[in-house]
Amino acid sequence: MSERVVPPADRRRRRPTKQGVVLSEELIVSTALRLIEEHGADALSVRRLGRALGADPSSLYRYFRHADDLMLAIADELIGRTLRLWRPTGDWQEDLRDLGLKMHAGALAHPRAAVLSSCRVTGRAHEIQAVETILGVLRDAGFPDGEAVRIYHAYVDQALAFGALDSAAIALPRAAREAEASVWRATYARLPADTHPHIAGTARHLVADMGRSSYPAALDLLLSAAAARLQEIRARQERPVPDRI
Amino acid sequence: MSERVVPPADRRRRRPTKQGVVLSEELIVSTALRLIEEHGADALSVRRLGRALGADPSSLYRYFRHADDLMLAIADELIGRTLRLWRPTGDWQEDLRDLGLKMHAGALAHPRAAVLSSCRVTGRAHEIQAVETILGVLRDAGFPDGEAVRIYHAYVDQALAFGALDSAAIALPRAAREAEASVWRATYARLPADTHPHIAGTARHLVADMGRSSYPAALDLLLSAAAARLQEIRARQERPVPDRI
DNA sequence: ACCTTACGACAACACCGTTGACCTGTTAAA
DNA sequence: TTTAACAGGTCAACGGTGTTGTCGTAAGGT
Repeated sequence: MSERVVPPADRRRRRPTKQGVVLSEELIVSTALRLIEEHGADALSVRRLGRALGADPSSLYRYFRHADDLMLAIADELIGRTLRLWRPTGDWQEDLRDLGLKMHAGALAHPRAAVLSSCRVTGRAHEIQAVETILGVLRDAGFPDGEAVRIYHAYVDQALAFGALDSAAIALPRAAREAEASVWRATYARLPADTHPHIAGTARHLVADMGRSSYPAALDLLLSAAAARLQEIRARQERPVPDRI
Repeated sequence: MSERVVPPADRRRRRPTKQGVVLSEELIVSTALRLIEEHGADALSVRRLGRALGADPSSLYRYFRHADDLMLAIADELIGRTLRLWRPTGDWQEDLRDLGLKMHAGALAHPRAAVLSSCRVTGRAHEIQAVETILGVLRDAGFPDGEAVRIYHAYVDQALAFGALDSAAIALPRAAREAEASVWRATYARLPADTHPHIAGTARHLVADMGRSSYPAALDLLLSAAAARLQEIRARQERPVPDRI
């Protein structure tokens, strides 16, 4: 097969497709995103994408080695869009809070894409930039390297994981989503106190809370734990090894 | 087609399959679980399952309306198994840590089921039992109702979200998974210090840390933040009434 | 002994990702 | 200006997937 995908430098990209479209990596990615937004994540297939582009499905293999490559390109595009919106202030906790909420919001804005890109490491430009930025915020705040990486990892994965989780909930068929919401009212809130005392005792809070995303709460918990850890570290640096034989 | 799936009450389940197996909902679910465990997540397809059972694939549609239904049945079975493994000790933080890790491990053992079930509220017996149990742990620890629900929600969603995230990573085709691992070594660890100082400065930690799941770390952060919150609450309760043991 | 019907088997459908072969127009070099 | 190389399009085919309409048959209930 020699090599199907030609490195971008050697591209000449001349002949338009049979329906007159001139393909390019960018056009393919953006069309894929549009397709996902309009018809859901499972509407994205090589064949459908080809049809949407007015090209033969096999043409896409001139640009991506396989469908997975395409997914990574889509994921990276989303990271870039989110990062471009973010404006850091210098307060590490506030900045990470803001970025986390923006990533989460970005995922919710593209529910279908978020679900399939959440678990991938792309190693592409935008992702690298994001890693560098977040690590910088943590190290500048004073976290030692090992701790910074540990917290970075938990922070990013939590944002991705909740993004995917809440996206999946949003992407459910409308009927299913309403059914879920009513389960808390109709089933949980009506359990008798003698068999389920804790549910019955907190029913009011459950109905109010379970309809919303818990990401903001989880994010705050994570950041406050990190802040506590940072204070510990600073204290130890100032008063090195108090009493230890 | 009238209705393909017959309600369990009306089942007669007599004729064995051509290869002599007598099908049942339980047999199908357990065989599916075995198949996942033995040959990986992508080994589970209706056709393969049929082959493993010695039955025609279409026969399975007498028991489940579609493949999703089967996944949910598997997921429900998993909730039950996880709860049955858990042995609370009375130390709320340790108990929630243990349960969280067990839920996460359960999800990883059955990636496809975890992905599908993570965002759904079933309102079924096992789920209700889990809600009641976790809320009980938090209230007994001393969290007021509103706080208990807030933390319960973040805790459960975190377990589900990370379970789904890490499951999705595991469910990737083998080649893609290995590619991901090597990205940290081959791409990130080789970025020059002048353009990416923070990545270069922590490369050693990144390579070591990013290959693992960050759920244990994220769980610990959440629980320690909750513990800090609880101390605050207790302190506030004790101050208005100074002498109180 | 007879209906009824649960349920297994079969064949077919529409889709999927992917590949090898072929062809064609552009482009860089001679 | 001619020409050879080749990027990049199309086509056909392979083996996989979930799902359904149809039919036959054996096991119940009466």
